Amino acid sequence: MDKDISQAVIGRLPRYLRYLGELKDKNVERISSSELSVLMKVTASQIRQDLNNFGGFGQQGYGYNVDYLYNEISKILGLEHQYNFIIIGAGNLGKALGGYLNFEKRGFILKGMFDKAPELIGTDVRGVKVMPMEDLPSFIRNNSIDIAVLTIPKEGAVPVSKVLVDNGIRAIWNFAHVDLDVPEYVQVENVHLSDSLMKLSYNISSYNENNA
Amino acid sequence: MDKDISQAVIGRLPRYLRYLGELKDKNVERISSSELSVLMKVTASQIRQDLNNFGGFGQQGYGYNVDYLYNEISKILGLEHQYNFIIIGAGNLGKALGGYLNFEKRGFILKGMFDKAPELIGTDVRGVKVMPMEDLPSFIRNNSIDIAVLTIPKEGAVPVSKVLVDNGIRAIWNFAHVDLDVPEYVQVENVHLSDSLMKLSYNISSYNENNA
DNA sequence: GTAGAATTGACAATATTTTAACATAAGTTG
DNA sequence: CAACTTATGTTAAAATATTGTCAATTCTAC
Repeated sequence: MDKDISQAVIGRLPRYLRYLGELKDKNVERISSSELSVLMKVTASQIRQDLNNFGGFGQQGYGYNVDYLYNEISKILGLEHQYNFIIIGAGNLGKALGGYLNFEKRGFILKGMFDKAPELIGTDVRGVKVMPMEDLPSFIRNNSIDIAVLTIPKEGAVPVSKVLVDNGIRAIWNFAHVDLDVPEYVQVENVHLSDSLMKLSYNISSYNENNA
Repeated sequence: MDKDISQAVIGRLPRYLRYLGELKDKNVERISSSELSVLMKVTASQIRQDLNNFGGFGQQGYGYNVDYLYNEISKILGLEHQYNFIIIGAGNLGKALGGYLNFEKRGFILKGMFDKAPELIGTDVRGVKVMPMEDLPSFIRNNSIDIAVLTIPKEGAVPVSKVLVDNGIRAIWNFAHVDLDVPEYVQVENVHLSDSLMKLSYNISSYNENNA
């Protein structure tokens, strides 16, 4: 029944949510698409179009109720669910993500961390112990883990992703610099940091060339 | 003179570079757009179209020379330059980025780290010492810093970005969960990790709903 | 309660992006 | 070296995405 929403639209929803959250904090009760468009530096038309993919959240002559819209977007993004997640790779990046408290507020609960380095086993991040890789399969099966976060070097990522999928993982947040090859029913969100840095590099050089 | 290349195209270049690098490592000398399209799971047409934004790198009947194309894309991305960068925020995320050796291979040289927490001052990441925020302005001016990486909580990000820009920074890699407000001549690349996690959350719930 | 102002949701018009098609040039084979 | 194959670069077509417009509805003020 859901028509297919483009990833471009989905990609904008978290930003809407962020701005609406800020408005909530400032006790703003209502906002029109054109006011919001000024704040967010996008067109009012785009805001209305995006929101109307999911149904009419506003009211003519009034605009949008901030609280209501915030909650609706949260629901669309699936943030009313609770997700259990594990982190594979307990280096600085893994620890950073494990320590990020805002994820927990959104319903993402860190259940375990794994690493192959013996010296890391047993250390903990906010009370969550780092376990050896051998324990991974049984841990996933026994703790209803929804999401696996991959913060290991690219060499290990593909084999580890196979272990994850074989043991029932259906969503991977992939920070390894490689494309995973998983069945279509497994959702993968890639964060390729060096790609992002290269884009910045391009924009620096391109700006410099055009303004030399 | 450069016509304006869309950010969609730029965003794909690092991935091309990654696959070409792997082919180089395997001593593959030449590749056609259709072979590459199979590897990368995109259309051959898109590859040719993307590359032709920058000129003809291939040869009819032959395809593309892997080494040559790799170098050309590197140049386009500005990777033949060397960039000095600093990291503001020496928490786990800052340390993770500072410790990532591949950045150095690409010409991104970590020159300094900064934090406001007294207990972090003087600690070091790969020989680079963490300095107090007071030293930031003079350090930028005296060490030709090109890029500042912002890995601090959102509250501090906007004021710190003003200090950066006032002291000559022209590029910011922003991990703080807030939109910066900087002059147009300052390049900003945002990495909003929680946005990325929310996208994953959406795709999980959306898949579940459509396959219930 | 009525008139006027505000603002959505829907639709139409543009603009951009992606994919397909193909003429042309270069490589390859016997 | 001629015929055939390969594969680019380019142009055209199709698909998506974004922006603009406006009728219809609701709010607000008097």
